[in-house]
Amino acid sequence: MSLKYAMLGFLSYQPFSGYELKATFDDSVRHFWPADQAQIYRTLAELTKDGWATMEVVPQEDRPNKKVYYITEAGREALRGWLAKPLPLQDHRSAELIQVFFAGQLTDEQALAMFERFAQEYRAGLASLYQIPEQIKAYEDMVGSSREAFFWMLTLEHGIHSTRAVLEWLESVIERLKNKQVPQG
Amino acid sequence: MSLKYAMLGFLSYQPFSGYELKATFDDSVRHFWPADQAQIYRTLAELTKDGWATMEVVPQEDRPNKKVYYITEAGREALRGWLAKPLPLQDHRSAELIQVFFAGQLTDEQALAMFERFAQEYRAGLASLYQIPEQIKAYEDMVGSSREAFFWMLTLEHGIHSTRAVLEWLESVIERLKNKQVPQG
DNA sequence: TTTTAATATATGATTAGACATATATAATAT
DNA sequence: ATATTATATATGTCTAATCATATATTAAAA
Repeated sequence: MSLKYAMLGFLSYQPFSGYELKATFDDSVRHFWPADQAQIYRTLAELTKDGWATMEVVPQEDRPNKKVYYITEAGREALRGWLAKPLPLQDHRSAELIQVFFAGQLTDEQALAMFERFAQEYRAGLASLYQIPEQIKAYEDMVGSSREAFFWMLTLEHGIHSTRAVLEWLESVIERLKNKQVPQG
Repeated sequence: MSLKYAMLGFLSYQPFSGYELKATFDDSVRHFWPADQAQIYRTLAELTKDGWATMEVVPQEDRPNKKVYYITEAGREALRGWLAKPLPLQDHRSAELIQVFFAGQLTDEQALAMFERFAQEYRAGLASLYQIPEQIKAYEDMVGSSREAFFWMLTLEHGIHSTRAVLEWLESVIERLKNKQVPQG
């Protein structure tokens, strides 16, 4: 239930409607925690039921009314507790690596195409990470905490470092394929 | 449904029972695709229903009988098709990075403890990756293909490279925390 | 003027995966 | 003798997440 705590995290900065939360996820943590719109609304209902948030309907003239959610003191405690607590060991799944694992069944040409596709995707991913600092600056002004912004930047650093590492690996694989250094039998 | 294709991949090497497949997953692709025992048995049933595998009961004297699954020609085609086909863009979730993103709410001491925990886990993960080449050698003898083994090794390289990159990042974060280089407000 | 886009919330259905548990056989260890 | 471990398969239940779709309002664009 990390989504619950991620949502509490944002609500600890300021109140949000579901629609605003979705947009906020999309331009901050999307690269390591994409959030589904339907799930956000359902989880807001859960947070309210848990007593971790309260809801207020805000009438708007120029737009449809919205439901704004406020974190409660119990919510803040739950968040702090979760942040300080060790996570159960997570495991990551990668369908790409399954394709790599069995790529011996492809021709060298097909394998090369596969790795070049991956490299292209990772380069695009890296490029999109480079856009994030601007968004962080905007949120920093909003939240007014350079400490918070520091840790946001760390998640970006993580993304850049690990993406670069994967890209270097991909490029070395591509090299080996091009140089016919891959066993045929 | 990557699990289905991963299972087809192993079945393309040789027939397996569900129990044997589970063991094989555990010492080959576990680090990027952990497989649940129950799911393996259910997916074997699906593969059979799809016409991608057939089943034969093998009586054993010294052990309980087993159901051995054989890939069909249709299964091989499905596997080759999937391997050559671009995957829909995958997204990775990381609860750890959610904790990092909101770690500004912790004290420096708590944050330091968190990052040192992560570093410990990644070091342990790296150590376990170093054990894999032996297993790969064993399977290489079984499958008798240095080409297959080459691609298995690539997934290991990937794990080592990206884990090292994350570890370097973690160590730089730990440094900054120890040197009081993290903004307080 | 009609359509499209943005804002806003909600529900129904499905799936992949996780977790618990049940059952059974045979070998081994205490 | 008894308990544990390894081998072997199976089912029930739950949850997180996905996908499709529905509804409604207002502004902007065609």
